[in-house]
Amino acid sequence: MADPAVVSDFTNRVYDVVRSIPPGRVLSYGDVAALLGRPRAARGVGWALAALPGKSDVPWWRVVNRNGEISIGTPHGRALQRALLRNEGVSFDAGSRIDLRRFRWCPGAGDVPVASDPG
DNA sequence: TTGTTGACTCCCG
DNA sequence: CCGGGAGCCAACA
Repeated sequence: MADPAVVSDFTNRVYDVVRSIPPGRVLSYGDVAALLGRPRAARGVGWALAALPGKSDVPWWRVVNRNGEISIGTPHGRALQRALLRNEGVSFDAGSRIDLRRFRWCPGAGDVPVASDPG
């Protein structure tokens, strides 16, 4: 990961929040930004994750866009994130989308495995 | 400081 | 569902 001594507090905070995301759970860039107090800094969140070197303590793959889709630019990243999520039990829709209604992480509930009754 | 880019999100047609 | 425009934020040249 980018050394916390060279990145700004914002970027560092992004890593901190993402690290707090439990396995089998996902969050949107906007959600992470909102948890940081910057509901408009979704781009900043994406930037911070994009700045990750690959070998990091930050589960960047647990972050997707507001549609539960993988927004990574490189095909390798998309396949990687998809594989990592599947490895944690996260499933994808026919359109490579995730049911945020089921896998969206709720800070506080944390322990809740899955939200049944999608409605 | 200005201009540009990107793993974002909202709005309009 | 797709295409175009606008707002927001962080980092770099």
